[in-house]
Amino acid sequence: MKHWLVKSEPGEYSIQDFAQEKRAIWDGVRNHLAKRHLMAMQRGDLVLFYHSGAKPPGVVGLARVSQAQIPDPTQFDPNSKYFDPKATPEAPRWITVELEHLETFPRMVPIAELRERFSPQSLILLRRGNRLSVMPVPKEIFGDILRMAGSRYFEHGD
DNA sequence: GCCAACGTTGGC
DNA sequence: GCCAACGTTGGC
Repeated sequence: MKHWLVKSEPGEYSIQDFAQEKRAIWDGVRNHLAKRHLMAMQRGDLVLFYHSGAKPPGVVGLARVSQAQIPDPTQFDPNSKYFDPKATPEAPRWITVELEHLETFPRMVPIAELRERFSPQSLILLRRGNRLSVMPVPKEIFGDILRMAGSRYFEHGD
């Protein structure tokens, strides 16, 4: 099982929105490296939910991949800002996943705390100028963040 | 408001 | 195909 982090601006789609909907197709990602990460996700993988552009920005919740390898439906929708005229249902260009909400953390972990504890080398999120919206997180760091967030999914002995 | 980083666009 | 200009992301 792999571990991941996805970013969302709370004004666009917040952890509260996600908690209400329970499941969300992670659509609208149009960056090729992020797409590679989405394509590598497998059902059951755990995903940190990060609020970007928030005050302060930070990790706010936990999700699980409920369906892998889904064609992003917005690529076929002419009314969507993510419409891709080159994409067809037979040959989709953008693949994503469905995420299931597991938890809104008892305490959010602000990026400043992540910077205190982890290095930019080990956590892509912290790298200068980082704009990637979907990224892998090392298993040990993932566990540390769950503990810092007071997550009920934190497993002692991880 | 500033700056870093990166993607896209368009002139040549 | 090159590269400057511009737009966007996102932290501070």
